[in-house]
Amino acid sequence: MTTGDYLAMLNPEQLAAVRHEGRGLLILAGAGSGKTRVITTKIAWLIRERGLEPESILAVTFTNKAAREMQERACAMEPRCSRTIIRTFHSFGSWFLRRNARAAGLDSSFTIYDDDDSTTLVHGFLPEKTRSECSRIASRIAKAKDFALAPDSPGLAAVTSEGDFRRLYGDYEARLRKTGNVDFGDLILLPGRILAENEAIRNRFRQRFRVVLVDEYQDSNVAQFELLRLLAGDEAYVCVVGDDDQSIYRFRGAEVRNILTFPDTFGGIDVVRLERNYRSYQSILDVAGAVVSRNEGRLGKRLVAERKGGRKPVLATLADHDEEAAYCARVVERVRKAGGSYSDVAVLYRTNAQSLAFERLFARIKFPYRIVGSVRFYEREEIKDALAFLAVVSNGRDEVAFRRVVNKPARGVGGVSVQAIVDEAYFGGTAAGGTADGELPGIFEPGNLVAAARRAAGGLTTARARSGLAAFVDLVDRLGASLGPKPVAGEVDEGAVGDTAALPVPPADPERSLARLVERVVMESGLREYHESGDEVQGKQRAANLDELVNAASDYGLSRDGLAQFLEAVELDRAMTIRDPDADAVTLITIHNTKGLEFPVVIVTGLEQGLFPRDDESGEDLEEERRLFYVACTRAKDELHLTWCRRRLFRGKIMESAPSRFLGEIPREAIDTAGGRLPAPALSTGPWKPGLAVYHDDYGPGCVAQVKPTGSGPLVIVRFETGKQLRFFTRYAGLEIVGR
DNA sequence: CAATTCGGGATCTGC
DNA sequence: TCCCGAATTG
Repeated sequence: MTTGDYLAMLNPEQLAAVRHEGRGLLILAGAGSGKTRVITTKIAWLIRERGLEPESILAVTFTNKAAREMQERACAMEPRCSRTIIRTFHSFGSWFLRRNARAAGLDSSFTIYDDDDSTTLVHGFLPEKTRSECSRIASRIAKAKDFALAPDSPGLAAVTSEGDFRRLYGDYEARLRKTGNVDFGDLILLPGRILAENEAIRNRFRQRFRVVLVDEYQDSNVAQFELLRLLAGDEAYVCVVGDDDQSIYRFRGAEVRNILTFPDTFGGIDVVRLERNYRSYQSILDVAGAVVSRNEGRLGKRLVAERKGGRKPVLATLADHDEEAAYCARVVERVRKAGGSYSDVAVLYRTNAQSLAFERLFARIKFPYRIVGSVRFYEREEIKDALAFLAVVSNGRDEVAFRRVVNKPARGVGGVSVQAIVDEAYFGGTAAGGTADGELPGIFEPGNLVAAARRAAGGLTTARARSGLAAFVDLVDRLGASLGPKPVAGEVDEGAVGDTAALPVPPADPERSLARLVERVVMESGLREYHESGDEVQGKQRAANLDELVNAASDYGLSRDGLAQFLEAVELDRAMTIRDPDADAVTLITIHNTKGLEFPVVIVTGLEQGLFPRDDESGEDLEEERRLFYVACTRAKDELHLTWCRRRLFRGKIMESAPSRFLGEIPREAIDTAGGRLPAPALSTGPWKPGLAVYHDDYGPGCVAQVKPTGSGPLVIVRFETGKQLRFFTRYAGLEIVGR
């Protein structure tokens, strides 16, 4: 490709976005409008035409997949892009923190806690609460961090009104700092704090990054916005790309207002709209646009398809979820008869539970299918166990990891013993047997659980606990020793901003790869045997997953650094799977998982009130559901089907359902109806009539006094024999008709 | 300390 | 209906 050619592929708006200069730019890029092409071309253009150093450009995305794709496409255009930092927000935060660990009071070898680990941490200091209560506290803490709120922030009341939350959040922070680790929120918050408080570091980074680009900006949260501001200062050129209509992560702290108000909050920002869609037929965009245009909180744009015409999207009304699955199968059959393949078709749903009906039917009729993202690799119990063991080897202060594996498989070390070790780690040391064997004199490391276990092992009550713990400590020590000596803390060069992304260097000799360590962990800890011996089918799969983890480690070196890199990669890239992506199979996928994907044929299923949109709520929740619908429809290139069922199995019970209000928001002429006319949104009362005799599990026999049709199905008012009069949605109440 | 039974709750989930 | 966590029992 000669110079200049790479710009020839662009339309006028895209070209304007690439060549824009000034304070900053907001690119409003509709679905399928070629935004990745614009960002990657802009990076190449800045280097080639404007002579920027590749190292002075920072591009952040939200998913590893997007980061990889951006890196690949940019490098294909301009090889020097390999020196540009293209990372996810969190991966950038981690990169930053490891270079400036001391400024945040961290060791540069910290590991990253996920939500589950945070819950365990909360449980550690609130043992009297249940795990699910701890999980709620942990998720509120995560939310507070999404909004950049510290335990002493006045705005904390916005997250929860609970009185002692401030104290719990403070305890959590203290506890987390003791472990030497960080959670996902910290990967954004701590870099922000360092930049705000440390002028030297701030100046160094501002001098380095002259251009900051953010992809999928509509998914950013408040903390990310603040980090971006601190990084950019007044001088860097800021370019954010996004689509307010595709903001679907509000529940995780994403703040649509970030993109809606971006021009005002930064100031001097120009806006370019990319409204030419290269993916779908116009008929598909019309349906997606009809629904999302009902939202009030949007910047407003109208997608115009480059591919005119196309078949009208089809609406299918079906009796129940089995019929719905059969309809999908017929669509697949038709596509294949017309020369297409299984992988041309994607079945989309709002909740994972809906996949079951499709799985069962497809398995029976021998359609190959793949389920995207229901249980991810890293989330599997056996994988988390092995990773926790590795984390303990890497960092003896990791309380969460320690608790997870110290008695798994069972070594006789129960709750009482674990508590004794934890107490020893935090409060013991010099007083009680600090000179126990194995520990170097004079080096008492507060909070180091492995060292504490070594000291405490002799003092435990049962012989089984003593020998079990000794064996555990011995194994951790031997594995640690195989990695070489521990580095002295604080040795990382804080000025090392010039580094490019530190990618793992695959070891030349497989015997020196980290796979050897992971293999020993999996075998010698007994975890492989433990998981294999469970359920017969499941056990095989679990053993295979552990073997896969061993394989994954072969790209890393057999050293402390190699281990830390591996743990970070696994923690930050959860999409790692073991499936074969090349197989020809129908895709079963939640709508959230489809972002950024496209398929020739898309079937959006379960368009029913209460399911999609999920609640009959209004306002922000409903608007987010509309955006979800918009994302779902705009995945389709050639053909779009929408389905809804009159009845659906809901928690084991068959429930009447009403068509989604979204179906009523589509103009009649924009859609083909298969198996029935376009339903009016709502409003049937089903079998419910005044005078019916009913029975309720909790309230006993009664009589229907009144029935009202609503968007969520019939609402009945029942007078019970006890004299009580209550209102129910028949969809949810366990109300049985017993006669008239 | 480990195995078994019982009861309540059930979204989406980038990093 | 099905899964997970807590209480109970060996």
